[in-house]
Amino acid sequence: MTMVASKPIRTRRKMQRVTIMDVAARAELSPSTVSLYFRKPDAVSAAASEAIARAIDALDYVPNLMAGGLAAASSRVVSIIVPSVRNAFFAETVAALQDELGKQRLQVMLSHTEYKEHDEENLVRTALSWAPAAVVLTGLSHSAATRRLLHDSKVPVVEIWELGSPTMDMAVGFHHDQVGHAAASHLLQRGRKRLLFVGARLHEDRRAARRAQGFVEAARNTPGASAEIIQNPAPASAEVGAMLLGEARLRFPTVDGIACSNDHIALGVIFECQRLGIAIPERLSVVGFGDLSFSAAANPSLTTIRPPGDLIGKEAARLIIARILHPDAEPQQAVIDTRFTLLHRQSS
Amino acid sequence: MTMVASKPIRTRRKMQRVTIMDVAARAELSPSTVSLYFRKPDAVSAAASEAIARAIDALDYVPNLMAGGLAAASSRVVSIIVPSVRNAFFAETVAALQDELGKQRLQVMLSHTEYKEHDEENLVRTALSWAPAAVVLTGLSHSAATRRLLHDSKVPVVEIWELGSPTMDMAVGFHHDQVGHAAASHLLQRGRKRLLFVGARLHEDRRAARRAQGFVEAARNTPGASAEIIQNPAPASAEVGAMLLGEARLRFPTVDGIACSNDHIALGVIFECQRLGIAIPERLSVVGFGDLSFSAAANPSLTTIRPPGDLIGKEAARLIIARILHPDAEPQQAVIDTRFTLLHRQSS
DNA sequence: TGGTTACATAATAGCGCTATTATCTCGAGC
DNA sequence: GCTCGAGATAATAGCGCTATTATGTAACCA
Repeated sequence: MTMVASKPIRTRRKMQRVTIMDVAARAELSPSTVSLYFRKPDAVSAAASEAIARAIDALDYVPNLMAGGLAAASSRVVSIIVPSVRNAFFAETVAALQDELGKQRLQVMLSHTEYKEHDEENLVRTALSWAPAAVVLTGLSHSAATRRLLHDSKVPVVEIWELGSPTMDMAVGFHHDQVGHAAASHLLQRGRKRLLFVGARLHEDRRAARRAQGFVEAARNTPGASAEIIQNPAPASAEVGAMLLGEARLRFPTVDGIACSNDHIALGVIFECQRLGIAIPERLSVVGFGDLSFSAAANPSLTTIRPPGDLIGKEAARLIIARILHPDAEPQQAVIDTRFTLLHRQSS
Repeated sequence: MTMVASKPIRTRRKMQRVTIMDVAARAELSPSTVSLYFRKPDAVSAAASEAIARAIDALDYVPNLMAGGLAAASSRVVSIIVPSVRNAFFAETVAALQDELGKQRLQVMLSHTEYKEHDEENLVRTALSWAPAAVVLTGLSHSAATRRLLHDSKVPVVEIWELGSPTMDMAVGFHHDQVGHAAASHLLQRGRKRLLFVGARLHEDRRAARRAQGFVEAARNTPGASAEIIQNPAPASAEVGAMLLGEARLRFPTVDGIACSNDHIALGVIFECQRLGIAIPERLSVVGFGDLSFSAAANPSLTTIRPPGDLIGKEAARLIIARILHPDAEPQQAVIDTRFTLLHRQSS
């Protein structure tokens, strides 16, 4: 007597309602052809295409990109790591990236460092778990472990919003010390001698700190000019700007030219000057950074330096897309200097 | 003579450097145990845990979440669809969502509708391709196809930034007509009678349009009061606000109370009044919407209505996390009214 | 006519992981 | 001493798709 081995009954795993096999069956074609229809539509005959399209429509098929990504060992995800989209600068860049990448059916995955650099490694590790088509990082300061992870993964990397010496792969941005230099030069050119950089959160915002540094250096190289820095650890806001102006009047009463770490600060400075009756630009020239939405409309309108947040996003997207379309092309180190623009308005 | 069937040699697909099997081998355990280590750490003995942790570290193992998601038929991705993060309101909510979800190791996937409602369906379709843990949509107006897709997928859905009648699943936000009503009531209470709503892009921004509607209705219900609407199809900005004030003076010269569709517009109105010598609030009261970063510091400081963008994000995240942690709990329709706050400042 | 292409479609074998079931170990309880 | 069960670990069978190879068919040339 023989025992008939009964096949163990396994309760099925939860699964997708409609799969590529269902579409294939309905279109009376093989799953391979349906897959090809998605990946290389031109390789499928018109008749087959139509049948597949009809089947997809009838069944309301939604492809499973995780299955696809697993099989293809790559996904159409671009992981973007920024300090925070609460910051209008990065929001603009993320929006531009999103818009451009979306046209190529690339998905954006978003993470925040909240200016905590040491978290970045974990964020990168998680990002890599999705076998992304590219990773976008903000700035150039990254831990050795982060660099190694990214290097080993061979994923295209774009560093944005800062240009400088050590670039991992591709970079799009501008030199922040040049921004500081430009602000100082402008003020000096307007006849200002006692300069001051007013900043928020310089200890965490390395890029703002570099602007301050460039500002001071430019003033130092000019005979008869001087430059100081005052700052506040709080996030940038008009309130902080107003407060810092008060502090500046006490500590540096002769100041006649101010550059701010960004336009929120500058707006606060302007408002406070209005309240105190300090004439801008007659007695004090003010230069901001950011060209935020209110800057042109302020009274007096705000001289500021416009960082091309939108362009940075667009160019980063362009580099990513180019790399994806031609993965075999020699991996030339692309560094794009987007520059910035000083907008001379009434406040200086 | 027999032919020995030679196994066809297939070039291997590109693959991951280190897999869970490598970790298991190094830790001298089975892949199952390593998997368990990630999913239910408590079920693994201390000794095994340590061995696995060591192996992961030594090999620099990065899990493949696509493989995991495929096997588990669900991913730790939350798909967020907003008009644009260029808009500070949504940026704030996205940031809050990101922060809260990140704590639970949930990834944010971001998409923009750019206020084009008909695109939403495609975005939702793509979102569902990732078997997301939840989907977040902005507003309550969605196509029938979008609703069906989401309903069939059984994915938790949160609609944010608007409250009203037809909710798909969960909703977090406030009633925009109540915002308009509150602005009108405030102005009437301040003795204003000839009211005006100044808006940008009302044809696309349904929520702003509802605020305008609530504003006008509140005025109509008050004897002796009147309310009009003027608008501009361009996106909201201080420039547009300044322009619209000019238009308002020509068309409605007796206006004494203005509510704006947002603070950018209101700031433009204030600036233009400064230039024209119109005293605020003596001759004209101005109410904004948004409480943007500059509003409190403006001169005069801007009376405005603060939408709790941050709270919306936090509450939405809370609902999502609760649903994920207790998937079996009866799917109670959660609607959270976050309300809004009128901040009375100098401009009214 | 045969052979060579080019094109279109199909069969095959995983991608790396998880959920389920099965097995093993060890101490408690009789 | 033996069974039993709890706890820990392992074996198994896919998840849904893509990349590769194989096959079929029509078009073309000598």
